[in-house]
Amino acid sequence: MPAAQTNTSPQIERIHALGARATPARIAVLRLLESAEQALSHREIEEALATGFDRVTLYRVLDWLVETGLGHRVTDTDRVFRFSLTSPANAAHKEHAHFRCEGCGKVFCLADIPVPAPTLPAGFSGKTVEYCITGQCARCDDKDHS
Amino acid sequence: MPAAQTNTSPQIERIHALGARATPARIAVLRLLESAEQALSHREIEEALATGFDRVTLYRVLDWLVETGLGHRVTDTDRVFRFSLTSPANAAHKEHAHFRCEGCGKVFCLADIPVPAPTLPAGFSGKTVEYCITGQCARCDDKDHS
DNA sequence: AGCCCACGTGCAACCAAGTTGCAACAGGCG
DNA sequence: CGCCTGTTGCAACTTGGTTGCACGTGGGCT
Repeated sequence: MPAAQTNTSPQIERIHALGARATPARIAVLRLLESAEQALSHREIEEALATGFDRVTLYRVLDWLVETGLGHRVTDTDRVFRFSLTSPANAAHKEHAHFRCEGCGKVFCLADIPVPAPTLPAGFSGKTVEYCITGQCARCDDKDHS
Repeated sequence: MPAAQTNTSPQIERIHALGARATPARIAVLRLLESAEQALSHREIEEALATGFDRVTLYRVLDWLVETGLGHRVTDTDRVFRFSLTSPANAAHKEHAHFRCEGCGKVFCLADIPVPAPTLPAGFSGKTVEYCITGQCARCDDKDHS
């Protein structure tokens, strides 16, 4: 018979692989972000996980995600940080574009669109590139046409 | 002999052309941003204009700049808004890339680098594009090599 | 030149997102 | 099974930005 499988899940393994502790908060956030198709803000995560984790704990889990390279942080135009996981399949995190919808406020990761590499002035060395398009997403655009 | 020319300056004319009042705060901000070669944050503006304008007044002047189309607001990765003028020469504001230096924290407008137009998924309609590179600017890069 | 009033300003209080310090707690290795 | 160290929860704080309201003034009108 299958034993209680709480002590082994893909999330826990992933956390252990980093030599970190698999705590409820980390597992929950990881699980949530894996199933999210857009970058989530701290607020959104807090609401989705109505499990009573402390605000600060979530902030720290999210910081930890970014530190370990598991996650990725973008600053939204409305002054909030949004978090998403680096694609779980390929460890090498390829930079990708983001699309922010003015209608529903959601932020989509446009994995298909490669971020164009910039040619910088002499002396400047680039490290990371943010490429964010703002407009209407398919659903909201559709709604407007009705 | 030239009379006191306080009652007519390029800034004042520009403000009047919009049907707005030419107040000291607006003139000062406009003048400052015109001479700035990078996007400035509210804080930077406040410090540059040690003239004792109220925090709120500056926020409102900046909002007004954006509203009237005179200015342009970008959200920096450190959660602060930065403001720059839409190029005074050509009314049509051409989108341009930004470069944020991790060393000195300054944000440069890379007018030379055209923002690559993205190809969006079906149904998505883009409006504005933000393209921001983070790294080391020429000066800070130089300092590192010493 | 002076008047008037809508548009701007200053102040104070407020808000939301994020950070810090510290004591209590609990994964997971021995 | 117990300990040690990495996490958590709480509370207080910081920073950047916003709001409401009374007062002040730019500038068109006379």
